Amino acid sequence: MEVDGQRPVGRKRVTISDIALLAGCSKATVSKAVNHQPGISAEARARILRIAELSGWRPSARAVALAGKSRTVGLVLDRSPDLLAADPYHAELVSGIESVLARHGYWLLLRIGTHAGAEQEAATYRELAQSGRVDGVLLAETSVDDHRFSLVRELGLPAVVVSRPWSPVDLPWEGPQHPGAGMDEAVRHLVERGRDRIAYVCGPPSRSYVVYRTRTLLQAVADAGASMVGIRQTDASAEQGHAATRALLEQPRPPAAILYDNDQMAFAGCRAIQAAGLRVPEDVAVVGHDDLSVSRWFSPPLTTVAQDVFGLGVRCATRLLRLLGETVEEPAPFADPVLVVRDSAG
Amino acid sequence: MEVDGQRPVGRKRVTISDIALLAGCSKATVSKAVNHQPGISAEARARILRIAELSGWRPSARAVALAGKSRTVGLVLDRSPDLLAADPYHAELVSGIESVLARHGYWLLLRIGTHAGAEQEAATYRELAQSGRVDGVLLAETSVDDHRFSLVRELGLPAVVVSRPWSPVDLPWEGPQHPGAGMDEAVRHLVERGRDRIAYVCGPPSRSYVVYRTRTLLQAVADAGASMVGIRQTDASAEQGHAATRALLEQPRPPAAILYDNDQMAFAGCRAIQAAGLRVPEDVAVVGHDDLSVSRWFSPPLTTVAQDVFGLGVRCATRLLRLLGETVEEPAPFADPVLVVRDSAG
DNA sequence: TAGGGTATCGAAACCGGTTTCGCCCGCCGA
DNA sequence: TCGGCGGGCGAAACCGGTTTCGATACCCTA
Repeated sequence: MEVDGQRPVGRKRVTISDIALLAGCSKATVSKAVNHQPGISAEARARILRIAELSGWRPSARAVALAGKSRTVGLVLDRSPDLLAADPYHAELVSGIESVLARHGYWLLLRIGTHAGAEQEAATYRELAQSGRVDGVLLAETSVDDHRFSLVRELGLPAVVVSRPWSPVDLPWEGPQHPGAGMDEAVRHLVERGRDRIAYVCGPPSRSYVVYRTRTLLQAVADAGASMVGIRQTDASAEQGHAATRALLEQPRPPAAILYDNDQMAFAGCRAIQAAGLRVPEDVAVVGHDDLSVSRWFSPPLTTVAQDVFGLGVRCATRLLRLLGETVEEPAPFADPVLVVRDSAG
Repeated sequence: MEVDGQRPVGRKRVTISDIALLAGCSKATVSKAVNHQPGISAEARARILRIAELSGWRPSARAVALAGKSRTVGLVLDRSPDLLAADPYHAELVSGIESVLARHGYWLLLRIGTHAGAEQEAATYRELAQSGRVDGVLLAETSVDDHRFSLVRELGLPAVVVSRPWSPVDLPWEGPQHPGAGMDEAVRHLVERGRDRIAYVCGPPSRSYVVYRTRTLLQAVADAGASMVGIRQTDASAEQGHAATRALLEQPRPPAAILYDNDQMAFAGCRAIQAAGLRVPEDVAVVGHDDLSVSRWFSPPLTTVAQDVFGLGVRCATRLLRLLGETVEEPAPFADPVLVVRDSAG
């Protein structure tokens, strides 16, 4: 059956009307057929689907969006490009999200924030919602009392929070029950090896995860009978991790072990320790966080807290699609962060 | 002026008709006003814009898309999630692209490929084009004789190739004139330090960049009077970089210097070298590629070839927007890849 | 004063689907 | 035989913009 033929230059695109014409029925019937809706006979459905297939017709996502849902979800990452590049967290998260979206015919609309402040960020979400570009959004990297929580409610924008927010919020979230898990395990690991003076180089204190980890860490140190000799706040960059480490080493009571909020700060910390004439792990033990793929190749191979970020993305996307009315199979159960023991912590 | 008020639950969204009603004009006039088109008096324009502003109206992206352009561009990355996470290349590329798109009211539709073969990838592009989700696409990570080149032409999909394709193709591209640049510089650096037995651990030989670099490398080695003692092909993963390095060291004529196609393979290679009882750089010099942000913190700090990937994204996005009829300011001039000298190569 | 040109504006068609609602017809039971 | 019921289908409204094209009004010149 030659339906379309050579598609000469300037040929207009095939529309639902063409299919209706070919099938000898109405647009409404074609619509019902391709959307698997009731109110149409099995024979008609089969015939229409075959014709649609043969003619290579695909519904215009634009028209579908105007009449109904856009099948698009948004993700706004408001980090500076170099932090984004340094930290594979978001790449993995996006991969996990995408693996679910792709399976259900959804698409991801991504915005790398200009990092121009909360006003600008809010404007981005407004634009996303009010222009109807997306059906819902994922809120990543939340901070304590995140202004986006009230914003998405005001906008009526379906949203799922990535990782547990610090204070209870009227939005669904996905992530480990205990976002600080792995920190206590790390502390026990260190104390068992005689490291009783512990320091922590953390990320921005406004971040929910920093608060969770700090709380878990302090509790674990107290439980183990060790003592905290320093907590340094950074912007999560390697540079500030390096500086924080130097400061810790110059203290009157320097740490015997340092935990970092991500692996790249741990790398930089190791350099600072070595530059001070000390050895890792003999003089100072080092524990990272995230388990970058390069961490096992570092010298010494990095002991670090690993979490399943890909799986986190999968769960968040699943939750959002369900919120949007899709039926999505239950994803694999979720693992709490866990300590990966290598050489850098003895 | 109270236009919208408290926006009670269930309030329908503000549309162009509401604005027309408020302004006492027609939808057509409102449209002309907000799109800065001629055929409307300055007073009317100002009044309409003020009313639109006050009522918080934003044109529906869905309706705009149906009637015209979607102001969305697509990027399909067909890599496995762990490679994506390990390699910050794409995060930086996307950041660069986004920085341009955001400034011009465009959005990025991202698909992380399922890595399910060329058929599947082609289907993704077809869907993107035929459903009208995007106005154009960026083609990253091209291979020699990439099947997407003919595909986008067949689909009539505006496209820009990221980095120079290997063979001339009837599509615009952006990137350094000499994609292999930096490799010759690295070779000279090594030979000047007496390393005359050189090996190369490269990525998949189908990739354009691998072909460019290989050619440049071979030429540079010949010019410098050194000799190639091995070229090992990998999938660009650290694991295969590690294995390739071991194989090189076990050769009858082991290399005095190894160049890697990315930094994570260089890291893994260093571990393999040390595991063989050799030192970096005393026994074997190592040169990476890409200059990951962690590379300067590695032990020893990695000598590597750096390129401006963010700038590459900027240029490609600019080129695409221009192709789509936007007027975009000329981006900063483009730098060829350059060698960053640290400690790992003597 | 008549005629021609120009600037401003609006009615209506259009983009390509979805959805509502009513019609028609065949089948069934009374 | 007749009335009721329900499945299958289509006409038309609708989503919210853009664009075309004709109407009107105004100004200037001959």
